[in-house]
Amino acid sequence: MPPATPRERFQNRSAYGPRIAAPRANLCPPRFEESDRTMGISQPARQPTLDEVAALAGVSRSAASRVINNAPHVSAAKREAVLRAVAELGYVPNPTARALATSQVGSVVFAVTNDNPAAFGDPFFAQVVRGVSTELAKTDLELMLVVAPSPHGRERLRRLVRARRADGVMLMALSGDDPLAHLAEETGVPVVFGGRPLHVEPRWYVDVDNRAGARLAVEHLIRTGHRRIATITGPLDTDVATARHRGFRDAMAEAGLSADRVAAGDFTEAGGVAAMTRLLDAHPDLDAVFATNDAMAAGALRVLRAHGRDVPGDVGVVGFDDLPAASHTDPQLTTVHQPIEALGREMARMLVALLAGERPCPIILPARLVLRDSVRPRAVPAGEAATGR
Amino acid sequence: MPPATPRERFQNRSAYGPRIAAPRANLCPPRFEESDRTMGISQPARQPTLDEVAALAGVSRSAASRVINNAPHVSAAKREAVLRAVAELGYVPNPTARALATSQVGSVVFAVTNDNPAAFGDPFFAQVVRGVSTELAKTDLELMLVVAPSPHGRERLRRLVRARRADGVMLMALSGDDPLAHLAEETGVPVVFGGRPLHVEPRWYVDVDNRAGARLAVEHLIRTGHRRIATITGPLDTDVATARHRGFRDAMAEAGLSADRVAAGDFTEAGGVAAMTRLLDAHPDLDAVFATNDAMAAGALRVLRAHGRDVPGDVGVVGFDDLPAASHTDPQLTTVHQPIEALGREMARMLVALLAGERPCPIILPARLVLRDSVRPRAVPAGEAATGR
DNA sequence: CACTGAACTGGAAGCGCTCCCGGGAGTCCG
DNA sequence: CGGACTCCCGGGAGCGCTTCCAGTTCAGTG
Repeated sequence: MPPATPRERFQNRSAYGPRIAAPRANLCPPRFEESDRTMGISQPARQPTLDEVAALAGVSRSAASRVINNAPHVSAAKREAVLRAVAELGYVPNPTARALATSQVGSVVFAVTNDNPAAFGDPFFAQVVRGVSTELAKTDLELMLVVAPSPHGRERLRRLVRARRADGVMLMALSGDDPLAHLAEETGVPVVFGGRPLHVEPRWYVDVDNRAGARLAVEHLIRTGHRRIATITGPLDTDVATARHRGFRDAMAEAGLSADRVAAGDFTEAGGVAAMTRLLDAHPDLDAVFATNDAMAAGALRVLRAHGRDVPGDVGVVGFDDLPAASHTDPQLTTVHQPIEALGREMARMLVALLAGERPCPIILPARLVLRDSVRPRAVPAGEAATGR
Repeated sequence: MPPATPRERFQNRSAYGPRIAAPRANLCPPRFEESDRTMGISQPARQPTLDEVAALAGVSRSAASRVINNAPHVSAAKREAVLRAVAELGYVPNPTARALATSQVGSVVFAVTNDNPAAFGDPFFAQVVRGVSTELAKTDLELMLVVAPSPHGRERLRRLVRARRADGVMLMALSGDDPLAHLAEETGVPVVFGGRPLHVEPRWYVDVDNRAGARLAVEHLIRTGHRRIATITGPLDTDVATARHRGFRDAMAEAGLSADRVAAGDFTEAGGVAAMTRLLDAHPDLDAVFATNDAMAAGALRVLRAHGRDVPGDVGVVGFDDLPAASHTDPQLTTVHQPIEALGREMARMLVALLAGERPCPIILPARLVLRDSVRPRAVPAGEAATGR
């Protein structure tokens, strides 16, 4: 039995056991016109090395390295020669070798530990990643996306960063008790959070001002003459949900209104349906609903219509997130816009800064209200100004 | 001016120019209770090396390496000793060093070159990636997701694989003239396609049997008594769209029906709306529509309702894809199910096989019809059997 | 014209791991 | 009891790059 080759790692993790000699059964007749060489198989073409570049340019390897890295102390003539050699040979530096020498691998990971079924198909994450990715495109950093919903996946992620396959990590807020929360301390690798875990303030994070955003939403409802305002919360063991709920209470308290028309949801549309149903049941007099995300708002809209309540005529509805879907509801949803892509951008920028040895401050991004059709000014009870606070 | 450090690569790509010394302005007062060491900054903790493991276990580095890699020719006693040392030191092999020695980096890339705005938030891709990712979890391969919609992004992808930052590539079908189509020949890295580019048969691909799937859909319409069947095609410069259109014509021809109620769409809902509008205009007598994807089917549904045509009473509608959204339409959409996750799984398996030196065959996955509510059997013209082909 | 310092230059030592290879120990058989 | 295997084992040569350091060159000065 031949010694285990690294190739073998692809087949079965423990190299020993009955091994089937490759190539084996699932073998396709090669097409006559093509060779393995041209098809990305067998010995991949050997790339030229820095030594060869140096030799061709007639300089030392050190000098060649310096020009490749744009370092000083190289005469114009040699730089020129090296550049020519590079072009001629089609030289591409080997990132692995470079990583070994510098102990920096040149890539960062963005991890989604969400266990919702949409996984990373979630339009929210998609937008965050887009932000991350455009920001990273300005650097030489490569992005690895890791989706690690299961405990097994998390373990995999932890191993990945422990093994230093990434120079830094971006993590979307996890529940406060998630073991991953201490990745930074544990591995000594910079970690930037998107959002904050509940009860834990990470050293570096980018978050949206959920509390102020929620307040904006509710103040708008109040300003437009709504008084019996209900809210559908998210799962209150998350920071997002509590912050938004706090914003709701802030605004209600300041206006001297009762903040006890509350139903708990779970940030899903189905949860919104259930919560709205309970609200209508318990508080049939409500004249507005602040759903703390768009999905639940959509659910609420459906329930309200089913119960014959006109939106915005009878009941005003405000959501939160401003996902693309929000403008496809009927009526189009007035909602709080989160700068999601900016969130991603800032996370990436922060991580890059960290990697460059800086100590950036946590960032809290503002949210803003987007007026659409699910709220309409209504008659204000006598004795109050229509636009007063 | 100090020499360019690799760290500098994170800041500005060409190391020279006015450089701001880091740390700089955006500097946060450190919290008193924490040290840099614990926060993943400054010198990351030096990991133990194989040499140290070997020394502690009292064996040679070679022996230690063998037990790490599960290779033979190690006595049980030494294996035991090494394992103990590994545990004690918390040793984790350095993937970079390993990669340099084996010239295999241990990761593969899945690239989305789509330029649609949903980017990779697209639920279709999300499912493919999930399949890829579960399959890859069985190996030691890491997954890099690259979203490269712009020419610039493509260039980046090409550089990435030229520099051998990945051992293999998975590419979703691109338009036939995409320069990326020749990545395999160009770089000598194995490439597996998902779907096929138009007019080009890649050496290795996984595809869904779109033609047969489309045929299934149309045969179902015929079997249920529909005769004046229209179709909304995708952009006919893609293989998917042409294959599905061919399936439509196959079925129609076999049944001796006219296949000229055709409108071109673009696989978006808006496109479906436009196409359906045109169809109703040109062929007001149609009694069924085969929309070649679900998004367009949803658009068609809306238009039909707006024109007072009852679905399925007046017009039967069949879609293609069976995305989650398909069961949220009203009425729920009868559609052709694509095994999307399996597509991802098979792509990953194929790539792994390639990497292990095998030569797998291209795979074509079957599609199947999912019966829901948008088609209902209707009266069959006199002289024809209701269930006849 | 000797002298100083700054700008270059190339040799060489790693980075941490894999794997070839030759040697030693143990086993089996004639 | 010696030869021929078979198994183990450790030394050492890389993988391709960065970077320290000592040495060289060459203006510019007094």
